[in-house]
Amino acid sequence: MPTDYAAERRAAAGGGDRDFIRTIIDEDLEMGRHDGRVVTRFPPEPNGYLHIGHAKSIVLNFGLAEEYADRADTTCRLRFDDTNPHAESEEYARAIEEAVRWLGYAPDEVRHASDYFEQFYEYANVLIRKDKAYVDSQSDEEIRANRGTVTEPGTPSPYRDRSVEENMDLFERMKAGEFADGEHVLRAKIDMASPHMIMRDPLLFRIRHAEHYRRGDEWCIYPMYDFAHCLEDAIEDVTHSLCTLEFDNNRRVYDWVLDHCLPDEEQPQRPYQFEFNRLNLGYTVMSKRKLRQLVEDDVVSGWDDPRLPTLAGLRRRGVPPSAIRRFCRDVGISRTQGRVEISHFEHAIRDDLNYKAPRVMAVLDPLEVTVTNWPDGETERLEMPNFPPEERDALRDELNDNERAEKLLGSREVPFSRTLFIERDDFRKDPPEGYHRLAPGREVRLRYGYFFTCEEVVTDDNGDVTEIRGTIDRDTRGGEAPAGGRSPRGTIHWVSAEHALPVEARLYDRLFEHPAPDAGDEDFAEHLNPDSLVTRRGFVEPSVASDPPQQRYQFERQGYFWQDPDERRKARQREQAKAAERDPTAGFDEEQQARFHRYRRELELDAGDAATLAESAELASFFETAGTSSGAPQAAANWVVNELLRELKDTALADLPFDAKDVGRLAALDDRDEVSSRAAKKIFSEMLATGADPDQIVEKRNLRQVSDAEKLRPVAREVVEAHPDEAARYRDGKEGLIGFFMGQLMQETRGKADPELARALLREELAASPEQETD
RNA sequence: UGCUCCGUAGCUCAAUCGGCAGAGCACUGGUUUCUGGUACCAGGGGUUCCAGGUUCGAAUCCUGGCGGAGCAGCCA
Repeated sequence: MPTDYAAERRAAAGGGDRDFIRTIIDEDLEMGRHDGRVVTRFPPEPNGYLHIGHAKSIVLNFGLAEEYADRADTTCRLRFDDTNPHAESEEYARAIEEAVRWLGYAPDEVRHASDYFEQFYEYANVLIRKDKAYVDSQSDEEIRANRGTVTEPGTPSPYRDRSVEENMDLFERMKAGEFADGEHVLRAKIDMASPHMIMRDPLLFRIRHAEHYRRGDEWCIYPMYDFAHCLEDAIEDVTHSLCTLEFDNNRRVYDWVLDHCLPDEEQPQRPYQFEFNRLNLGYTVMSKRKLRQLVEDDVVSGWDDPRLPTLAGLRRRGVPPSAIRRFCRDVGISRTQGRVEISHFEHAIRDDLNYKAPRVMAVLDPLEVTVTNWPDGETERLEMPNFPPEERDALRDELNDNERAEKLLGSREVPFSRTLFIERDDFRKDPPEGYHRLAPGREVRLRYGYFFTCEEVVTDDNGDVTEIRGTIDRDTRGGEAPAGGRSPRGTIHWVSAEHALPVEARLYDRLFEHPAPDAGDEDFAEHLNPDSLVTRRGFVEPSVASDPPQQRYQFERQGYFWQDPDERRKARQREQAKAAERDPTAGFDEEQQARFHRYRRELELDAGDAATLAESAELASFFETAGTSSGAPQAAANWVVNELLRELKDTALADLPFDAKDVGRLAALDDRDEVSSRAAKKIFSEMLATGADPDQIVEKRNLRQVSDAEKLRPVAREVVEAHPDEAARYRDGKEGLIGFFMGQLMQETRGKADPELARALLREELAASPEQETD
């Protein structure tokens, strides 16, 4: 066993047009190491938001699994490194997984380090039995003081020579919760005089009486990174454990722990750690702390501010995931740390959008133009291609006969009329040398419109231009040069004043003026770019009104734009707030008020639901009977409000073929998950038709929910195999198709399947490659 | 100052056993173009951090120095 295997492999991995990690993997495959497997993982701690730097790691790890799939048995997992109960949360975990999927990667599996706590405990006992670990009872100050400094060795703990038996006993009692936080820790017994600070008896376990977001209060001892991470990799059969350069020193502990925890027969298959350079982008900051400061100081609007390098921010800015993937592959990996110019990233984004975003005309700083030889009130619709010819050709290859192609390759109609807006900057009273746009007496091409000549300039008292007047040449319709062949040098964009849609355009620029805002110490905020967000009010051609909200555009000659999804979210929230402001109990008498407040207080019902139920005495008593008989008033309320009420539009409560107790029984079935919600709706409609008892319907129709993975898996597989085209598109990233498969599966099981389980099984079946399925 | 890692074009990286220092991006110029965009072509740009050594020959190996980064959390 070489003392530093990874360093030796690195040194040997010279040459080729590939980076050092790919070179090492190539060689491992050639040598038949790891049985031809390449297993990687992306291991974030769910304690914050992901940024472009994480994207580099994601693209590397998941990219390797994709790249080597034809030569090796590849796996890449998403693993949450959730070993510290402080600061970790389900919310972060969800956001991280969503970001990974948004980036275009479907993890082969999602795992949690917190599921391995039992195994970490066992491995710790292995170390204790080998006298390679001990319980230290020094205070944290003492431990720090005795660790020594970079120049002086540390001094061994007085507890270092406790017997194996005493250590076993103490450690077990640590786990049992007999001690307070900080009273004891478990440490590896390595070398207090090691020149590597990290090897001076690193801590393995600490006591933390804290609520873990997944394990609750099951555990009160938690493993440290250096102990847990390598074991997580080993448990998951990771072959190449990739991390950033700052973990270089930690590799010594990584190897030490695995050397001493794993039995001899597992040693040949054990994972090794390799470090690569993290991404540093110019003109921005990347550390969690600095990003948080920007958010908390309201310098930006939130974690998803489009100027931030967070994945959430880039997503909101409209950056396609493909551009991020391309960029991450472009910068590559090495072991030399440096700073990537932001222009590199910006280029990758423009390059991607160039052939994805249809062209559209928008004027962001409007100047009025009157076409004096165009009749007032006349509107002409001019046809314009959505893409210039070169991009159309590129698109044709990209899209083939895809339905989107029609729209993207096609054209649209844009209205032309007597009054137009052009960009204020596209006109100069006194044009400088080399300026070939509009000026007094000059002719320009109105893109895809007509040639226009400026004949008159209207100014206000300050001498500012308020209007341009002039004429168009009817022979240049569509912007085509007439037979004579004259062609103006300038082409400018325009919109018809009467038809254009008003827009607020936000022009985002880099957040900082300094190429390395975080290079100095604390005052990175001093380098903020005051013009990082400029808002303009202008007009866009009306064709965009019918587009889907996620459509990206290139505003001709200006840049790329899309609808800010946050605006749509805010609009929804405003609607909801308005609805909430309306007092649902307006006009209620005392009796109704009393019922309303009782439902709110005792049953914690939603205000709207409570008001609906409380309003009518008849409905209220029906609901209360149903609620009491079901033992699940919440569920009963949902049924009465959402389903029953619809029926009551044309049937009186008294005319229903069933009574409140039946509804209560149905709510109970639903609430206890004995039937799926889909099946429950079926039962309800049968109750409406026949008045039959819900429990009898369940028995007769055999509607009990199927929550057995063994029974559901074959159905899931069948559904996937029966639709290979959809499955292929799903694997290509069209994850929305999961809904299609759910529909198919529900039809197969007549709505009986436990939806959560079914979805999980479908994802697994879909993730399996077609080759594996035929095996 | 101890240990670890890293210094090649403005930036990111190549350079096969030690054998003519290259590519992409950026920049400049040209061509095409109904976007001053895109695309295509060409060009400029190098003390391979420095000094010594080994060698016929060093970016590569050795020694010393300089510079940058990381490590002394019961964070990851």
